[in-house]
Amino acid sequence: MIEISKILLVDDEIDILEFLSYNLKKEGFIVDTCNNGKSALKKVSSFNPDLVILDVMMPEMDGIEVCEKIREKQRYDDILILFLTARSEDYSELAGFSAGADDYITKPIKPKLLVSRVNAILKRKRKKKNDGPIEIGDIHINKSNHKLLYLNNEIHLARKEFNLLYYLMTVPGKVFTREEIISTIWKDAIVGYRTIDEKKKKIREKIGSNHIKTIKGIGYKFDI
Amino acid sequence: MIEISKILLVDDEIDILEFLSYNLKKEGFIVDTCNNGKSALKKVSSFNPDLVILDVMMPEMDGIEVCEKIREKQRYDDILILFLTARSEDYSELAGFSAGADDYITKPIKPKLLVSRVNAILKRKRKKKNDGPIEIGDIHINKSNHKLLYLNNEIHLARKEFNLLYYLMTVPGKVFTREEIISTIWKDAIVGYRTIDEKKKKIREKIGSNHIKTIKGIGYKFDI
DNA sequence: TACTAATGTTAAGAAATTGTTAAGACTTTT
DNA sequence: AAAAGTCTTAACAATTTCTTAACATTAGTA
Repeated sequence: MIEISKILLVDDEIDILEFLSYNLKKEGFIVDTCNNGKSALKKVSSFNPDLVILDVMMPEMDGIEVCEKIREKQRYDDILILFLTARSEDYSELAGFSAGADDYITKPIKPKLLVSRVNAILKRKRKKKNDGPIEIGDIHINKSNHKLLYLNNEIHLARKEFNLLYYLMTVPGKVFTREEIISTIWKDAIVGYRTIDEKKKKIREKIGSNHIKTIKGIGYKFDI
Repeated sequence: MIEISKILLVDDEIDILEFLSYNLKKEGFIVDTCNNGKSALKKVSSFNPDLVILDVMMPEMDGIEVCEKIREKQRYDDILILFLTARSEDYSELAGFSAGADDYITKPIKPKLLVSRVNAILKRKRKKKNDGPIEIGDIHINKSNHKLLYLNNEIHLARKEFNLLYYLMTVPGKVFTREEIISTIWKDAIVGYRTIDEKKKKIREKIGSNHIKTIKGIGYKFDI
């Protein structure tokens, strides 16, 4: 299966847009462009890019701000963001990373370098995504397309439910303590233990209550 | 016995070092810092930390490289390494894990989260030291999936029962005094000695009364 | 045998843990 | 902007587990 990545270019200078666009399209990427922050945010939701290349310096809303706004939305968590900055030493780099950037390229931009960086970053994404599909008994779960098949029916799980079930299924039979679960599924937030219980209940509603077992005083485990 | 963990912080930005150091010391950790990779390697051998917190982005020798160098030495195998990265999606995470990292935290760093992650990771380390499944005669006991097999049947034990049996089985034949048992299984509570007897009874009900033997006046032991 | 200290057994109540539900905040879609 | 979906938690219910007191039994021993 071939995957073609979509790239959204954002820069206020038309010349640069065209230059980059040309070079990336030549490599087989699907490219869309826009020249300011506001329309970038719209295009992120309509075009649904894999990678957004953002110029840091733009009038009105600068790249950092656009980046932050994208990162605010959980559903864009797996969009990659690459900054174009004037110089590696300057402030942009730091600010960019703390705003959630994945990489940055300094101007002046060399086409070859750009393409290789873009390829590299997209490759990493695919690699990371490939937490392989797991099939156990009636249950087929696939992280790369976020699909769960139960008795050959496709079942919808919300994000946290999905992650929880997937996590438990990575080591069937192993009892995961609540702490383990929290620190894996809720990495970036601090939530109470009971949140797990509620998610688990939702999952049980959908795939029956036999598969996720409670080990009282310890945690939960997945069993066939 | 109290264990105080030693943490080595490595970051090129003094501000961050101080910020993290302050927050970790407040939690009772022993903290040492340095601001580049080379001195980090020296401090690892002199300070002998339990955990090294490494910034990925550093001039000269970056965090990944430091990590790799630490992992090269076998004698540092049980040092934990935690990375500070700009973003969970970015390259650092992958490279970090393949270099032998144990965990990573994304910037910007929230003190509470940092502390809870550090505690979690150190706890895991301590726990890891002594687990492993035990098989003696008819009895297979496995802490990681909290399963007891007796004559190939799965038997349910409540938490204290399970812990008690597991504890006795760690050294078959050894007579454990009531005091030893209490101070191991009932670490965090004060209970009377007779509580042990009741638990032991429950276990005997489940796996027969031949395996746990009473040594009058002294304690209990596990025998085949 | 009778006594004594230690252990066995039981059951009740306390404590802890998990199940369940629903409300409200937040996110995403329409 | 409204609607639909998701996440988190508080509150209460249900269940399991824990602990102990009380009484029974046993092993050791005088």
